[in-house]
Amino acid sequence: MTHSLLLVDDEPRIRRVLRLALEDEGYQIAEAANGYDAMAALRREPPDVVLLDLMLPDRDGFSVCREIRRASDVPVIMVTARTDSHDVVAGLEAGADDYVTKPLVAKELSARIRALLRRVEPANARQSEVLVVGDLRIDVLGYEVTRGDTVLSLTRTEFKLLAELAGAEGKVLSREQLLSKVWGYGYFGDSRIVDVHIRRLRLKIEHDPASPTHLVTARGLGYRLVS
Amino acid sequence: MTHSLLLVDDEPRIRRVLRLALEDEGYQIAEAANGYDAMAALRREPPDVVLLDLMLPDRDGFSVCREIRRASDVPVIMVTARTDSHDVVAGLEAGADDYVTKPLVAKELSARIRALLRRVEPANARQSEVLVVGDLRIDVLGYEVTRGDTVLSLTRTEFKLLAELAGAEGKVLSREQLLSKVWGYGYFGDSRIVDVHIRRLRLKIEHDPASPTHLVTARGLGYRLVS
DNA sequence: CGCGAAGATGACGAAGTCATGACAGACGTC
DNA sequence: GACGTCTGTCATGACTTCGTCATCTTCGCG
Repeated sequence: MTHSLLLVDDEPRIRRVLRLALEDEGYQIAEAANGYDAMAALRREPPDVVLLDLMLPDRDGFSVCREIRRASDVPVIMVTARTDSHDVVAGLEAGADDYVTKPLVAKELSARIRALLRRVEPANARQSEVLVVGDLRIDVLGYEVTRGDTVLSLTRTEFKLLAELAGAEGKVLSREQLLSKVWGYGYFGDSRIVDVHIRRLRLKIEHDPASPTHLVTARGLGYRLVS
Repeated sequence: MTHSLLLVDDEPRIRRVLRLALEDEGYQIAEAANGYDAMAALRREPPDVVLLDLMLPDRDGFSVCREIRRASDVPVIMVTARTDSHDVVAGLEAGADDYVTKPLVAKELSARIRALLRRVEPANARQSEVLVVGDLRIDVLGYEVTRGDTVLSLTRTEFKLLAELAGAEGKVLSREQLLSKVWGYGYFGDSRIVDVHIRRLRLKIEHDPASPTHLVTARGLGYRLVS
């Protein structure tokens, strides 16, 4: 399987070098020249790994990293010219997974990306299973939910919402968490949108949508899915 | 929570330096001087992270790493003097999660350990986050309190209050402590609000709310939760 | 016993929180 | 381009929860 990287660096020359080297290794590359574009690209098309330069024209790489972390678990590797140990610590504390310094060897960077993906992948692979909650079978890859042998036809949003809740195994997820997971963290609309889709979901999966037994409201907190 | 590290290096002096530095950071340290001992220690008492030197008296660090990987998913950080990029790649390909070179800065190593644990931990933490006090089961993530198989429906504030008291294991918590933990530091209202919520909580969790047996008043001090 | 201080209790209004149905625009399909 | 579906927004109303207050009870102590 081919992985996608998001390359964040303001130097077109560096981007080109890295792009060529990493494409050679079989990665798909997206680029961003500043922090703002990076966040936009991240929302539009979440990559498997982010390579983040520390010095960006519009803002600090640390703060970009923290902003990424606030909404997402995507692996981040800091790629920078600053070799100072304090910067390494600051970068890792900001939520980065690794910190490598330029000038860098493409093979090494690639090996570090692989090591990181090896560690992260299993967590994502868990999502490719079939989740079972109560009498619902949720086939994440097949985008299909069945009860007994009737197939429930959910829309894309409803399905993602259900899958996220099912993946959390009874944990309460806040509207904000659901927004960022289902809608992407670039979404700035009303968080009440979650309520509406919860309702639509209830109409399809609850026996009595008026008094839900599976898709339960945690007042003041969010929602959770229980058996 | 405190984490345990396994330090594998043949140089007693280096082990001592690392041990001191890492104990300072709050880690529990076990040591091994060669590959054989390392595997034995690993089986006997699996650590949270392995720090592995490349040059060991009995065998190559790469092969030790591969053997570790065959048996376990424990995070491995290669700590070595060999800075050559080929070694880095070889180390990571052998299954290591990170590769740092001596001489190293303790703070940086510690930050890398933390970054790695941050990535690995969630998978292990999937297990229960459940407090038990007497006959009450408090599911912290699910925001649910059960007695036997009846679910007690607590409000958000009641739940937080109960969770704080339960987390303190029978210790008395003052109104001020509870205010800051449950209501947040920004709250400047009357501390009597605690009384009121304690009462509401008692109505829900005590068998006889008029003479509480679990949620006990410590007159002049605060409240505590006992089994 | 009698006192004062601390806590318990019940009531209330205000604010917060959700469920629900309707609607219009976006989107995709044919 | 017409149709139906999906999506996000909104207004409404019911219901919860919260913080405050006034009053009553209990406790500890002289």
